[in-house]
Amino acid sequence: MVKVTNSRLTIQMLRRLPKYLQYLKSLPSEQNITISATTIARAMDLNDVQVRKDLASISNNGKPKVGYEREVLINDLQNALGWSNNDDAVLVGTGKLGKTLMDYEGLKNYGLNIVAGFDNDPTVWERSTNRSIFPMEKMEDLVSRMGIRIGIITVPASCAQDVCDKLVNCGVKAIWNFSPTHLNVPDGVLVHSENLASSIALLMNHMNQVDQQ
Amino acid sequence: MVKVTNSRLTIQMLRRLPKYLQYLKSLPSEQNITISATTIARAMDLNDVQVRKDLASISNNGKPKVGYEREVLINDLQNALGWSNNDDAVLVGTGKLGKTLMDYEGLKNYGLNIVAGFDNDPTVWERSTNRSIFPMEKMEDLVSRMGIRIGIITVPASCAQDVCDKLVNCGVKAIWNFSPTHLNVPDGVLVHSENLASSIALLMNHMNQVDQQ
DNA sequence: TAGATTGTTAATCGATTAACAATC
DNA sequence: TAGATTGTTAATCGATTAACAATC
Repeated sequence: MVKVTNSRLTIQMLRRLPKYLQYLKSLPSEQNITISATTIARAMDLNDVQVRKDLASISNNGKPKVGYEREVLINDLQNALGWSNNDDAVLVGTGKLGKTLMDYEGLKNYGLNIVAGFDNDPTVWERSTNRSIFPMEKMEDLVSRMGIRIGIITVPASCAQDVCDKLVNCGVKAIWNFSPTHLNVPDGVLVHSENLASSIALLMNHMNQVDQQ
Repeated sequence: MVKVTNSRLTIQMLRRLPKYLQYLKSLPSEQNITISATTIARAMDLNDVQVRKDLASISNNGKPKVGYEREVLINDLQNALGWSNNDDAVLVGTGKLGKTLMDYEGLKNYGLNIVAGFDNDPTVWERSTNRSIFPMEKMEDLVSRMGIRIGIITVPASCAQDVCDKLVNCGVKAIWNFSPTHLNVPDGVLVHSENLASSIALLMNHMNQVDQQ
C-alpha cells in the first residue's frame, strides 16, 4: 500500500476534497468507470487545474488521456481524509441542535463516532436517543478514561469556554464548536467553529447587492 | 446619517465582522466605553492591522489614541451587515435540522425571518412550531406572492437541486443550503452551503497530525 | 498519429501583515 | 510633550489560474 503523504493539505484543499468524494459517490457506478478532472470541475463550478492539483496531492491514480478510475479515487479520498478509521467524540450540550447531531447517523460515514452526550438538565438524561446522555459531572472522568480526543460543543455561549477548558484538560485535541463565541485554547489544540451569523452575513450582503442594481 | 459604502466587503471580511459584533456585545457595558482594535484582535486571536482595516471599511468612528466607541461601533457593524432591517425567508424540508432552525429565535437578531416551512410529509403539517409548515405544493405560490428572496434548503441531497430550481424560478436570490450536495444556479443567485463533511475533514486532518508527532 | 488528458512550473491575483505617517 | 492609537501605503505571503511539456 503506497502511503500518500498528506502533510501539505491546505485548509482550502481539505474543504474541497469531501465535495469531490460526495460527487463521485453520487455518480451511477455503471457508467463513469473513469472520470476526468475537467468533468469534476465543471460539475462543481471549479477550475479544472485546481481539481487536478488537489487530486494529485492525494492520489497517484491519474492517467493522461484516461483520467481517474472512479472507484480508486473514492478510496484514495477516503484514506486521505481519514474516514477509513473511526475516531470517538463526545458531545456537550444536548439541546435541540446537540440532539440532532447525536441522532444523525451520517457522521459515521465520516469516521466520527459520538460515544456520549453530556448535559446539566436532568430531564434529558432519561429520554434521548440511541446513545447515552449523562450528567455534566461525569464528563471529565469519561473523557479521560476513554482517551477521547474530539469534543463537540453545543452549549450556550456563556458556558462554552468553561466546557472547552475542561475538555482540553482531559486531553481533547480538537474542538468542534457550534456555540456563537470565540474559544481560547493552548497551542496544539484545534478549534473549528461553525458560525450561523457569518453565513447570514454573506446572504444579507448579497441581498444588498441585488437591491443596488 | 452617513452611508458607509460596503460594496467592497470581501467574503473574508464578511465572515469576521459578525464575530467582532458578537464580541463587542458580550462585553460588560459599564466598562468598555471605548475599545481599541488591538484589544479586539487579541481577544479573537487575530492580527490587529486586520481588525483595524476591517473596521475602517464599515465605520468612521475610530479616533487615534482613543479607539472606537463601543456602542457606535456595534451600530455601524449592524448596519453594514444589514441586520437592522428584516428579510423574509422560507425553509424547505422540516426534518430535525429544519425544525431546529425554524425554532431558533436567534435568527431574528440577524434580520432573518423564516415566514414558513414546507415539507412533503403530511404528518408534520399539524404538529410543529410557532410558525406554519405547509405542503410542498404550496411553496411556489407563496414564495412568488410574498416576494420571498431567501430560501433555506434542509431536504435530503436527492431532491435539493429540484427544490433549488423551483425557488430560483419563483424569484429567490439567495440559497442557504444545508444538504450535502452542490447546487447549480444561474448568475446573480448566491448559494451558500454549510458542509459538515468539510468541517469533519479539518478535525480529522488535525488528529492525523497529532498522531504523527 | 492526433487529441485528450495529467501534472508541474511560472504568472497572477487577492488577502494578510509590516512599516510608518498622522493625530488626539 | 510622549505614548497610544488609527488608517494607509508598501511588502509579503499564499492560493488560484495560465501555460506547457509529458504521455497514454
